[in-house]
Amino acid sequence: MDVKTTCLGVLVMGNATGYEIRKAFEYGPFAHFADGGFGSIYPAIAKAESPGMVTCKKHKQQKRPAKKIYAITDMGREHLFSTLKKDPGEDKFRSNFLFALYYADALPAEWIDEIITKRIADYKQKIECLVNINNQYCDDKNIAPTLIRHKGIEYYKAMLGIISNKKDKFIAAAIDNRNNNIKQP
Amino acid sequence: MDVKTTCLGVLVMGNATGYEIRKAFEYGPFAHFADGGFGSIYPAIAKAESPGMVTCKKHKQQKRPAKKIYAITDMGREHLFSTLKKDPGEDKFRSNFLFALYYADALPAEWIDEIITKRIADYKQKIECLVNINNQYCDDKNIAPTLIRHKGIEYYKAMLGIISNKKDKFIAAAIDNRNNNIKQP
DNA sequence: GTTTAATATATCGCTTCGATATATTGAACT
DNA sequence: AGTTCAATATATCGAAGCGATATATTAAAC
Repeated sequence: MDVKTTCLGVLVMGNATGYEIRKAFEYGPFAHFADGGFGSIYPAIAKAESPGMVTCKKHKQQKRPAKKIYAITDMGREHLFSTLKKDPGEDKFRSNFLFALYYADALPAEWIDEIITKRIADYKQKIECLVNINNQYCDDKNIAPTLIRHKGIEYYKAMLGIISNKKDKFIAAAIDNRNNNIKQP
Repeated sequence: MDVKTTCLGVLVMGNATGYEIRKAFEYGPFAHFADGGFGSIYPAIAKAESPGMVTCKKHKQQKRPAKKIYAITDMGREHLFSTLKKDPGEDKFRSNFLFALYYADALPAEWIDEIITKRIADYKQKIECLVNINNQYCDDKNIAPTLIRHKGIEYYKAMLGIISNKKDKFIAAAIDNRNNNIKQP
């Protein structure tokens, strides 16, 4: 999905500045299926303004550049929903962590130990975080955010179980190779 | 991870042409954590050749451009493994399917039904595929591919359970909105 | 008093993606 | 026998996007 469309997806939920759109991609439900940095958001939202998909109100501030609050228009909504009516295609998953594990037998055992230990802590924290959201905000009406929350919890739990289970084997493979001095770079 | 490094990751497993590197990103274990199209592989591998990270042997063919078989060098291995010793960062997950579901109440109920039904069939097929690989090739020595396989199976099973469970609610939300004629684009 | 984090906007160059072009072989179908 | 289709194989180009960086202020934390 291009950044222009994901920005419209944020704006359909309410008016926002470029900075606030960015935050939506970094935290909250959007972070689980979309992204975009400043370097893509600002040009994308500017490109959406000229054909009238969004409007921009400048909100003056003292000693600071004017805050630009963007609002979606009917044309913007139309663009968003017609794009969503196209084939979504496959999901994409990218992981430098799994990429590194693939070569565990050529990397130092300490490093493998470190990244797996860190990852386990990360997943535990993320699960806790997603479980807590439930107790505070979620209700049955907002089905999509609930689905995304469930998906996150299930995914992190699965990964946690698998890497906890295989941790010792990966470290053993790395140590084993160090003793043999074959693939070591 | 940049394409040059992921290409080196494929070549460390054995010599390959650009076309074969592409196939590794599309099918097999690499597809679960890395990617790259022709448009990025060819320039990346060419850029890796000049400093000597890979060597290229031209294999002449009749009535066809010469096949270029790339092989990794010690320098290439060093580059790969030193890159893998850096912080892998967070995993990335992108999904136009979840993006569309987020606006289910503004999309036609038939469309929501269609994409969920398709996705359920897709996940079932992918699970079957990953389970079958086990029976044919996998052994306990190749820990990383096994981990990736397990991760895939667990992930698809989790998603399958969640979307099967929520399917009716999503369609109901879409139908509900059509009756109210509010958000309909 | 100083440092750090958060708010806020924006640009620039390098990388990467998607679409497209070209050409041949072999299998499958009619 | 002829045709179509999928796979093999290489490669380019423009559009899009990413990461790093720059600037500036406020408020909280130490």
